[in-house]
Amino acid sequence: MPVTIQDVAREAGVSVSTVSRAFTVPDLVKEETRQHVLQTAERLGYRPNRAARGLITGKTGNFGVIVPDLSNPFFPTVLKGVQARAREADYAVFLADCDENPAEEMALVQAMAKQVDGVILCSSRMTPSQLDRVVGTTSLVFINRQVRDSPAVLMGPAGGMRQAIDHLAALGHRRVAYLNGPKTSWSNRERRRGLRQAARHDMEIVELGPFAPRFEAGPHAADLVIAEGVTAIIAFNDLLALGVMSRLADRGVAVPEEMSVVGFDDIPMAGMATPPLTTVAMQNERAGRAAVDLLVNLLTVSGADAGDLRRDLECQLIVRASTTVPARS
Amino acid sequence: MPVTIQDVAREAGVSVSTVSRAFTVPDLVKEETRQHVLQTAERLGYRPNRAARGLITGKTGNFGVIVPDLSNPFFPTVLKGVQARAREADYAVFLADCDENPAEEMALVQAMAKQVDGVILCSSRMTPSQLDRVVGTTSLVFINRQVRDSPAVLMGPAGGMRQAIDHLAALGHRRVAYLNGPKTSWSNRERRRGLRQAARHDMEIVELGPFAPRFEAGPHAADLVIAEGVTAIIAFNDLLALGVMSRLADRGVAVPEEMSVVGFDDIPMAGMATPPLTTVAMQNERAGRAAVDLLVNLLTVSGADAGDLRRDLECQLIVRASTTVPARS
DNA sequence: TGAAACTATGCAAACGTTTGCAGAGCCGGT
DNA sequence: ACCGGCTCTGCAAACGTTTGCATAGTTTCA
Repeated sequence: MPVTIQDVAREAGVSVSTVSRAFTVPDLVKEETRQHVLQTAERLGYRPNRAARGLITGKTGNFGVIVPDLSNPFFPTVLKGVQARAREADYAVFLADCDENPAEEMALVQAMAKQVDGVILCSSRMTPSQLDRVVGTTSLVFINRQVRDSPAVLMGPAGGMRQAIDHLAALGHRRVAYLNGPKTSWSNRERRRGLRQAARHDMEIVELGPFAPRFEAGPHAADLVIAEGVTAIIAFNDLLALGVMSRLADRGVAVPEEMSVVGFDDIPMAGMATPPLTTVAMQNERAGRAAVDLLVNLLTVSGADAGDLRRDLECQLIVRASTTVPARS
Repeated sequence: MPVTIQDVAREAGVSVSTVSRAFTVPDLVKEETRQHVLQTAERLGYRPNRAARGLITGKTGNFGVIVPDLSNPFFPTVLKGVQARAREADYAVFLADCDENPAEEMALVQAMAKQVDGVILCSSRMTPSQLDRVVGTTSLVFINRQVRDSPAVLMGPAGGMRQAIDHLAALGHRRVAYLNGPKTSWSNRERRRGLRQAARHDMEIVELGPFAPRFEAGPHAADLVIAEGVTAIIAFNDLLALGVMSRLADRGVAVPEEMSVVGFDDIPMAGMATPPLTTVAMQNERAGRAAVDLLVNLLTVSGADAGDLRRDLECQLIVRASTTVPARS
């Protein structure tokens, strides 16, 4: 039923080699025959079998993406970038969601390894020892995780954190809470690092947490924050920030009048919240695309091209309505 | 470098056939040798090459999922279900996002066809004629779209719509607006159908739209609604509902006191909005799983098992804080 | 004791490609 | 007239599996 290269060859009156070459190395076959072959192929609806091709070339034309949790709105956006760029580069993408489970993530990489030319690990939750076991099984590119000299695209939050701090300082805040994310998270470590770098003598930072990076953790965080007597909050991510705002509303603390709130990620709902959330936007989609670029680069240039193994993407503070000058005490 | 079945055979001192059988038809090989083979395979880190296997069996062990837009939070949740169930059934999933573009969607199906055993089309945007061209190229399962007698899992909104109407009626609303989604959308047609079925003599329905199923379309819709003088709104989906609420807030119309709002989908941010949105919850994740079940069923049982080609999932009204009794006029 | 029936294994062909090698035809230079 | 080189094409081997057929060994039963 499926039409193979043989069918095309027979129909076109040439050998299979010629058909194959007409597709893969066009300049090796006479223009005239080539056109003929292409037309017959088109007419028969021929599509090369990538599996068979992969068998001999050793390349599959696929790669994998593993994300910790599809229901975290951060990931679909980077996935979208990965997906788009992959299609442009004529790759197909395998998707897997490891449910925030490092062991599962490792298993997935191993399962994928044979079917793909490389894997993009998005905010990988694996431990270093788990990573050691998978590095080398296939080409890996990381997003938002730095592991030795593996290629990675990083959305370093330091710049965004500085902008957030400066923004709050300019508004007049002098005592600000930072709500930590998961303590094993690379992102949280980087955000804290950014926080320390941005430290100012005229502002006191109160660290709270760690909290799960989810809406549900917000209320607990909010209660702790209120007790601290700060005038502004920087949350590890938007989900947490939104959870906090929800609880603040319940407790009658007006945002932004009595409490300014800043998030991280600029997930779609950040702009839809009431009040719309001031947040640090990551270039997720571009990160996805960049990861693909890194990967294809890694696969095509053979040698140790120590060049651009790493891509750093700036982030950007987006000021919306959840921040303003602190209330007079 | 990669370890093949040959390596295992040599190392274990048996033929490749035996190794192959030890994995695929365990009862054809003596338990003792089988254990031996399995251990050597494990020791060498052997993983069967699915492409090679697929070449001969005609099955790839993969399937594809195509969604219209990953940044619509509705889809990642069903994707999550697909993904999880697929892994349980030992399938790998290809993901593609067609950017709401029907032509692109068709091209994607065709491109995938050779690499997968079947494709799940989520809220397909294809025209009937486009569908005709792809039906038959590979096994298809639809989610939220009914096309002839193709297998499909449908989240029929009729029940949810009735619940929504009854809920609003019970609160005392007598004039309610329905905000249409895209008019080519199966979901919108079904929701309207549910609306008519749920019609009551004591309630007047005002239809508006169509609107894009996005937050950005909300403000426009909200302005129209206000002019209509209704006391409650049922929106095509949550995104639209949230956009409406945002605008209502801007225009000083209090939700729910002056205007009740009901959405559809129960996307994550519905529960996080202020006020939390009353909405009709779909069983997205279950829908994803069901689609996979349908597909594997379709692939394993050969004959025309006219049995369960269709799966209907009930939906459920979730009452939150965006609906209440109408203000006294 | 011998045939029949199993059981466990190996051999080799097949799946749909790509690609090294070789041959055929042609052109230009001597 | 011959040779070297170039251009185009075909043959056949390979990729890593699965599987029909054959074979050798073992058991069962009359």
